Amino acid sequence: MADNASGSDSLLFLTDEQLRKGIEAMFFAYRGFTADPDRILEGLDYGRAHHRAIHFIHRAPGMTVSSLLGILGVTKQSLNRVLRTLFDDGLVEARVGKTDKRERRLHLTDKGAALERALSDAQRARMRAAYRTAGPQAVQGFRTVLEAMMDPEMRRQYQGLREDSP
Amino acid sequence: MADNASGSDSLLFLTDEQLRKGIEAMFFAYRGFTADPDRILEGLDYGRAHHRAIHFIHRAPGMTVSSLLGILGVTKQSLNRVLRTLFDDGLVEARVGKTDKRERRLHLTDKGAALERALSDAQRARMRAAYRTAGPQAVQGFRTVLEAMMDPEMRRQYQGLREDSP
DNA sequence: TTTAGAATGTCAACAAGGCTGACGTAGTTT
DNA sequence: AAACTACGTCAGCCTTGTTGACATTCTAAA
Repeated sequence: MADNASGSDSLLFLTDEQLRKGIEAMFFAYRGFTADPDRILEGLDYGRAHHRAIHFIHRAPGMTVSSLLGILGVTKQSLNRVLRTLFDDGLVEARVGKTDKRERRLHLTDKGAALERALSDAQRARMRAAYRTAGPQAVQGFRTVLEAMMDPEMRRQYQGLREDSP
Repeated sequence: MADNASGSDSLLFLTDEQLRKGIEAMFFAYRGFTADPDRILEGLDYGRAHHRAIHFIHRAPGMTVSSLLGILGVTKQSLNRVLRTLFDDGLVEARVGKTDKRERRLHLTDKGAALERALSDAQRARMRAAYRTAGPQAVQGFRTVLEAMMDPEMRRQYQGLREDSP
């Protein structure tokens, strides 16, 4: 209720023109969002798919293959191609589940953790700059809108990720 | 300066943890963002690349091939493959430039405009729902952060698009 | 007026990363 | 013992990106 420029109280922010601006903002911003990690990955034989796998394994160590599948929303064949190269290159290791031996619990090796750090440092640097420029209140709004834009299942993934019990 | 919950004035919003949340929010939200148009496109022989071309041609009718290339950030060979199918299917037409006859000015046909409408209706519906849920102030912040996240050139594209002079 | 350069199209070949379908092997559960 | 689950894998296909080379047409500059 504080910022009143351009009709905050009215419904003017729901016009097609405003929505289009939001749509294009998502498009252009996502490019920036992926640009820095992409630059690191290129030449290393890895792509965005590897980045995503590494990110979420780092995020929730001990995660099983099938929960990773659920988060990434791809087929097991597709994920497997990625995971295989990560195993072969010694970035990720799979430990047989303790209670259920069919499960593969995924962990980053030191080498994998190093790459993860390089990638997320780059990505966070941009994020941090954007956050700092925009300020805390804008960041709050940013997160709120993004969350509202997710599919319900994805929102659960987003909110509910926690370290998988080993 | 109004909203003070959870340390707006401090720098707590710049912690790695907060940044990671932002990063994952972008990831999951982008999935939702593209989900609805993707559903429409699937089965129609078209993909996201066609959607993007159609979107920007609609946005700035009379746009040349090279400015579209600049916006999309792909190679001409890649764009051409997409444009060719759009020409062949009668969704887009190219008119020879008036002053410079080398240029192809791109326009949607009625058929193309109809598909554009279907796609953007779907995408806007989700956007509108998210905006409405989040409220005008959040939307303001959303746009601010996204803009700060773009590469400078992309920010220019984002801000500077206008109807190309015929 | 030639000539260089720009805007566009196109052929070919390749790679990443999606997908489906089918099948195999452990290990768990009933 | 039988059925189900978690995972891996082979094969083949699609979209969409890439590079490199070359042709055409038009514009602009020397």
